[in-house]
Amino acid sequence: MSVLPNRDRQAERREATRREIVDAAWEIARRDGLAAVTLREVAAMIGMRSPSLYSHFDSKNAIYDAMFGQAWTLYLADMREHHARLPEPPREAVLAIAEHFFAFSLADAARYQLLNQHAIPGFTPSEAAYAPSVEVIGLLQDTLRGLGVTGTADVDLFLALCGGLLDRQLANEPGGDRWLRQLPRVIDMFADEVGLPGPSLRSSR
Amino acid sequence: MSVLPNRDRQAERREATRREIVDAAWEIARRDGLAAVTLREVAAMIGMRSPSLYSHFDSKNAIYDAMFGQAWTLYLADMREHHARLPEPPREAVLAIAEHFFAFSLADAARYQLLNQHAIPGFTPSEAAYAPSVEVIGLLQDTLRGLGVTGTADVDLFLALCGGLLDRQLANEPGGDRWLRQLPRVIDMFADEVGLPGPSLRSSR
DNA sequence: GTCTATACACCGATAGAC
DNA sequence: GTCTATCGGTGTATAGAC
Repeated sequence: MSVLPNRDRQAERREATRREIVDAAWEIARRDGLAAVTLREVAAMIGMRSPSLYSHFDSKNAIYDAMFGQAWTLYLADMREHHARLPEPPREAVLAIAEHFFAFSLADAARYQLLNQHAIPGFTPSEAAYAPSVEVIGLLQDTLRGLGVTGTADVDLFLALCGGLLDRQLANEPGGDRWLRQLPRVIDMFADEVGLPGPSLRSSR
Repeated sequence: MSVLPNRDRQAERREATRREIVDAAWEIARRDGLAAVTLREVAAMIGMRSPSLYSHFDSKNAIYDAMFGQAWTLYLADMREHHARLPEPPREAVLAIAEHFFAFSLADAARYQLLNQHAIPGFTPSEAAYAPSVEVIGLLQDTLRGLGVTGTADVDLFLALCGGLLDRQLANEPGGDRWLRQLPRVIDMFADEVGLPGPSLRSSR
């Protein structure tokens, strides 16, 4: 017999079903693309009918919203862990941050589209789902400041440089490295621009 | 009485109808976004029923395809004209090329999404529609080479830098200049990287 | 609360009459 | 070439069984 009151058991079951739904949606998104997710297939995948999903989510966009928040929360956790073991030289550390972001992004193209591009026509993330992504930016800002990168414009620039390479790599040559391999060069340009000390990254790679 | 045979008059009328369709689609895309284009509204806008559109285009994606080709053809023409009057110093010339691309892109966000992002889930441009965009890249490559930028990787980098700023500007703050105003700085970084002579662009702006 | 059955409005696309 | 009618698909709403 459980020591938990019924309320908690029900809430637990409810949360488990919500995650089943979100997991099924991710599976379809990874297999056939983000736009291929349909409520009927999500429901069928977990042995339900599509209207039943409305007991757990207000709309299809609410499912995208949960996926958005979940993925940014995951990246936030990954990032915290990764920032604890950055290389010492600032220039190397900035490259490591960028490479970590690249690895996370390239691991799941559908996820990158949801998080970093506006790939779903009618979808705008809610305040709650947006929160962890704001936290990611804040943490990035703090870490970069600690490395000697001050100023919002510099952080904007860093993200624009990374995104510029990532977008083109994933759009034109997913799985390749034509844009990817320019990352050390770009980080070097950035480090020179903002005045980070240290030798060139490209020479050693 | 026309001197043209009937065949040509019919072809002319047919082409006019095709352009009416494409123009209507652009109007909807500019007003409500690229994804908001529906065959029923396009047809209604020119006094037709939606199935009639299939006499002129094989599918909805074929309309997007025509829009894609038309817009790249327009940019190619703009570009040719603009390249005839570039400033003398290579660094200034590269900035002028980027600024021209920015102006074209910012003038129509829906057009930018169609041309430079993969905003329509099931749509891939045909060989024919893709051709003018290939020509644009070729012309850009030739012009940059004439300015001292050699190597495919350098052209890739130039486009990634421009796209990185443009994507974020249009996605996060359309109409603003938070990312836009970093263009001279970025072009300076690029010019330094590829070894273009001349004084910094930022100091003069 | 959770799920099903049914239905609605809209979409892109097709068939066939004129 | 354009029409009407219709098809299979979608997201979504609601009534009601359990």
